[in-house]
Amino acid sequence: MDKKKKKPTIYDVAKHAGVSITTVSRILNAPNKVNSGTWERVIASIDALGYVPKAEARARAMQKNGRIGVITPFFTAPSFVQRLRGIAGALSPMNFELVIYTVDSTNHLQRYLSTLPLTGNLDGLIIISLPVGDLDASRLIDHGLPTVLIEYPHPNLNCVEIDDVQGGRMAATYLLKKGHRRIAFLGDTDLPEYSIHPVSLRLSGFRQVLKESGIDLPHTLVRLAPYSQEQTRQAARELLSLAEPPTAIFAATDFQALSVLKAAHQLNVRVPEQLAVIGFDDLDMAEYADLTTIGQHLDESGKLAVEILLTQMESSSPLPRHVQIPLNIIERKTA
Amino acid sequence: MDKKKKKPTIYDVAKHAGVSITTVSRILNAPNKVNSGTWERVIASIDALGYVPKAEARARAMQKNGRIGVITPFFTAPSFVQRLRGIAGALSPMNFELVIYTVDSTNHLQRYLSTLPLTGNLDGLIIISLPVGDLDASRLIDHGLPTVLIEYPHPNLNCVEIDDVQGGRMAATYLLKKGHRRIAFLGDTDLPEYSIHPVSLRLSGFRQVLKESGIDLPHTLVRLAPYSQEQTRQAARELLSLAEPPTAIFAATDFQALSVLKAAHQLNVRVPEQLAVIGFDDLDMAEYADLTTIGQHLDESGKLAVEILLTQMESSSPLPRHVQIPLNIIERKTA
DNA sequence: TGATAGACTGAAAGTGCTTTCAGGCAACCC
DNA sequence: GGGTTGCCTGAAAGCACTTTCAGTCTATCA
Repeated sequence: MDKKKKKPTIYDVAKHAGVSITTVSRILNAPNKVNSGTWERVIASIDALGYVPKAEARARAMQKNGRIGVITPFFTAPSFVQRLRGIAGALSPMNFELVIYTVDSTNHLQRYLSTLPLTGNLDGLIIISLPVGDLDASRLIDHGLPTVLIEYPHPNLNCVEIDDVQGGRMAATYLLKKGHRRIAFLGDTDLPEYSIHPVSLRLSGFRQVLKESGIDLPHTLVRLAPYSQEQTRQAARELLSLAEPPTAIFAATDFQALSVLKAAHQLNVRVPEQLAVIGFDDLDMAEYADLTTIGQHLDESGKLAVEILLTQMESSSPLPRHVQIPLNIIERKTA
Repeated sequence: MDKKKKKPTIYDVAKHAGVSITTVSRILNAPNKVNSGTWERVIASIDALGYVPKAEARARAMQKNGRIGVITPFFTAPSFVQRLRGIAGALSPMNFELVIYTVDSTNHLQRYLSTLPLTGNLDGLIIISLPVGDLDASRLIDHGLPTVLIEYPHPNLNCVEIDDVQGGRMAATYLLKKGHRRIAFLGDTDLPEYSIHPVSLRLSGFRQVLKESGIDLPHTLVRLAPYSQEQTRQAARELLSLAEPPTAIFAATDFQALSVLKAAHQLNVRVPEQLAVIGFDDLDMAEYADLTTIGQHLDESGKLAVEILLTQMESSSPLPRHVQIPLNIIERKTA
């Protein structure tokens, strides 16, 4: 099939056919300018070597088969993966290539946002759980790259939004209804601070409802721990070791709720009898752990993002769509 | 937003920002190598001029596309995701684009395998848990697309292999040592049958050891259920409802082990006292569930695949590397 | 027969970008 | 205070092609 190990270049073809690269180039671009004898000889060489002009391959990849990009925080957190799954599922039958860009620092994100719209030749972009600034937003718009954000909204871009405040309210209402009065909150701190953190919103909704019911949420019952199992567990242990430990904990994410469960288990605190635990996300794992949680339809939100994106790619209507995905409380056995 | 009618080039940007084209190029490709003051100035110029790097020129100068593809079964199964995570992690610092192709039927896979190597827009390919035939293998080789397989090996391609037989042996040995004599196996049936299924290998290793110890593994204690929670649970329930139920179950994957745990819980069977459960994979979730399991370093195997791929992309040595990843038994609380 | 238009062709000069290499500069180390 | 290290930076040399331009050759015409 081919004689050389390396991909042949136009030079190889030229040498093989005994002509100059000019001629080879012309055959590809202006075949009528070269006489048919030469043409045949060169074409034969092209076939023999399996030559594929690189630029063309690139161009073909760029415009023909659609490519849509996804920028996501490096997928440590299962919630990102579940959304990604929704995206992949929706994209797969559409014959789109899915290009993943993982981000582990704000810097990294900046770089993608400043170069991708220009260089990447993407047909569309989905950004999961990362805040984009005004400058980036207008760059995306100026360059006409259809974009959908998930979770962190921006006024000028399409968004799939989560009503975190409402989620916090739901959790509080639920726990209150179950008779809890001494309730703690456990969230994470990891994400960038220059933007409104979903966890803060969940906390504020949570706090609102408690306040409306005349219940205090003292500092001691609010913990923020980095998004790691061990540190979350430590925070949970601290809460449970208080002189007056809470009877319920609202964890800002299921990932953390699971760590709370673990800590409770270690300390022989029975769930839900002695401690109610409620999470947020409804990860796959939540079901295994019988975790009561606020579901946010992670897969669905990915799918929805794709739909919005596809719509915009076709019509390129200028006004951004903002869609709230509904939250629902999923009652299982931990609260 | 832009001043000239002509498309600006890297030279224009350089002049506008008062730096060399080298620096501009570096900003796009290796931003960490230029200090932030310069970075800001150049980015500002890029925005001011509306500069768009030409992808084609870029690919030309780089002699590569900077894209590596991953073909994976549609990621329902957490084990694929975890490997993918390893891949993404290893690729991210290397400045490669990660293109995901999800596959949900053999047909689909065939299509990718026959077109991907030809178009030449991929620099490398990783195939997760999918069997590739001889014809496809030689196409990949002929077209010089470096490829690494994970899990399903092929003699002529690089592979990251899992010693499933050994894994089965380990599980059996462990349970035997714990004193179990009536042991069941629960596996899944979903994957393509025209190739050796890892689950069968795990079963055969498992069976070997039992036989070596003179223990029978009757038909009734071997169940294969489709890879779904409900059906696995059903199978587990059946096992536990036998007149003489097993005292231990080896589940071919953690995903299924978790379902077994669930079923046991529903039937008020205490684990590990009345029933020992051991899984295979060591998913993230396994730790939460305190599941004893055979760990196969999923993240690591992804990372390893990338390393092998990168090595081959550089040296393009013709002889395929086959690497076994070590298995280890992770003793937790279910067995 | 000699002039000449026209058809082909290749050397070499771009093209827009990346990368190597070496120099400049500042901080650090006895 | 000289030597070492390490970070930034730009000049210049590629890269895989395309295009220009100056030929060479042949067929044609008076």
